[in-house]
Amino acid sequence: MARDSHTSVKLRGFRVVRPEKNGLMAEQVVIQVRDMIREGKLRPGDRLPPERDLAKRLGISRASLRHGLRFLAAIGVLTSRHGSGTYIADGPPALDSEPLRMLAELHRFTPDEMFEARKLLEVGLAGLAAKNATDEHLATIAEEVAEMYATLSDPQEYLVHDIRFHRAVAAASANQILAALMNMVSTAMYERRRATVERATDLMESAEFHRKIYRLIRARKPEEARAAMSEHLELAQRAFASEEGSDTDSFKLQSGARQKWRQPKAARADLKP
Amino acid sequence: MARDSHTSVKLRGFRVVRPEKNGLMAEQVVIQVRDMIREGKLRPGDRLPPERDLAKRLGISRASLRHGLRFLAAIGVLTSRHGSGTYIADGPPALDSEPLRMLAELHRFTPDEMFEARKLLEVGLAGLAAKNATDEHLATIAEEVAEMYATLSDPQEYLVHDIRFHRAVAAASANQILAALMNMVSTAMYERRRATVERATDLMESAEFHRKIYRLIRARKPEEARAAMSEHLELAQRAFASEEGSDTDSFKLQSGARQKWRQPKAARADLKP
DNA sequence: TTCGCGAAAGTGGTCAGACCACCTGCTGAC
DNA sequence: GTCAGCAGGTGGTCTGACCACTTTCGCGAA
Repeated sequence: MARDSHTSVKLRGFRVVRPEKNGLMAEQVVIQVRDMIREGKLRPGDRLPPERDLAKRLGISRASLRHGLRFLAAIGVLTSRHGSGTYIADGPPALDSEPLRMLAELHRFTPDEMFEARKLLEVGLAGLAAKNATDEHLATIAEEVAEMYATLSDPQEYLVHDIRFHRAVAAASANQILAALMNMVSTAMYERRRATVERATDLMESAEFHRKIYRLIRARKPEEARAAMSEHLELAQRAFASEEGSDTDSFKLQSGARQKWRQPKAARADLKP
Repeated sequence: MARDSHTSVKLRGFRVVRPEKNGLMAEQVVIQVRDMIREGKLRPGDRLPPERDLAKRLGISRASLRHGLRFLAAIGVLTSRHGSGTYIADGPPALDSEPLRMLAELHRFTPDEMFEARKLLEVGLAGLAAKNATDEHLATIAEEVAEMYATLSDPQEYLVHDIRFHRAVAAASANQILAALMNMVSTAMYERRRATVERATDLMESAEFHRKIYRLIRARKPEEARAAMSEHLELAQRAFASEEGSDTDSFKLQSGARQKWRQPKAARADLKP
């Protein structure tokens, strides 16, 4: 029993939905789960009771229960594993990038807007990282810089470490919210960058810039780190724009993102440490 | 027929899901809808075909179709109206704040982190607004400033215009992504602010600050607008912290947010222009 | 004719029970 | 002791029915 690191949650704690009309059934599920999270009864990594039990306990049909669970899964609070169970999401706080990606398609966001958003977030994060980074954070960042130099001849692999570098800086900022926001924006742009990095020619210059940013963070110079990050991203934006211009319609390039939705964790495994 | 501003989408365009195993059925729905959005066949405000028709057209059960639609509804791409139909979300681009709120509960984000995130976004937005605001945007911002002065004696009402002011500044920045991100963070904090504003004592000072920010934006002085916004938010943060400290456990205060999830549009109507 | 109201059709929400697909852990053969 | 195979548990899908709400339209009254 003690070997169970993922203890299943006791049914105790879920109450039957009021007989009165309380709105949509699915909403009740969301509220119950949210309250249990709020009260600390559910924690990251915990497994929920089986759907059949939970539905009976709440006094609703399994379909409605699943409706609620689906909502929670969609916003990233829990994940369902076929044949295994339903679990509260664990790992570092993260916002799914799918909503942003959808929004971008629906409202035709321009790459310039995306870069501007990223710049604002990353510049701020670099400044915070210079103030708050721990030795461990610095080590992680340095490691990614080294990996970038080591993969100069493999653009795809280089991009992976590029992204990990920025993710490490975000983590070092000690602000989980901003880190989650930055990752959301960054991930939403990943597919496009993946397509253009193939033709990039100045990876060495890029690596040098990352190294410079790292050194400024390590030296605890927030303002200079911010400036360097800003300069770096403006350079990247210009490079992206010139590459992007070569094919007028790059929609097709994004179709590879399909599989991402189903298994976001697995599909992005190559970005994980 | 021409009177139909919300034309229903023709069934043409949806193809039957491949008989081969293509992953989860619900995923197929998401892909189909996403592709149609990408190709411009579905636009904001459009109504989707009835679930029964769509399910038959895609060759899947209604239950599975609904799972897919729920996902899209959860991330804010669609809204279902009981008895009426399913519609593509319209209005300005917006990200649902529920995911962030959940994440905050799950990982125990501190109010300081939230304020820091908000500060970074808002300061940047103020700078952009000073560069890009149109006359119409400026008029909207000025209007909210006036409303703030007019509601100094009603904290709840004041807060509504406070939020609208910041929302207007975000809109004036001409960056929809950043505006959406800021709104997400801001909305996620709304409940808490709503509880503390009641005891606020310095609304006049707050209003003066907003007016100052407006004037700097109007005068096209990005750096000074940024500085003013920064100062304003630091002041607000300190005020919040001192108010918050008076009750050790403010969780209960947030329970009023429940209804918000079901009808986000309606529940937040008081924040709409 | 015009207005208002009620019935009917249309549409999303819920339910029930069954079966399928996948994962896990146990068991028994080697 | 190792490992293949089986059995149970769990999420995924299907079916068809009924409920609740919205919209529309035709009928009757003013």
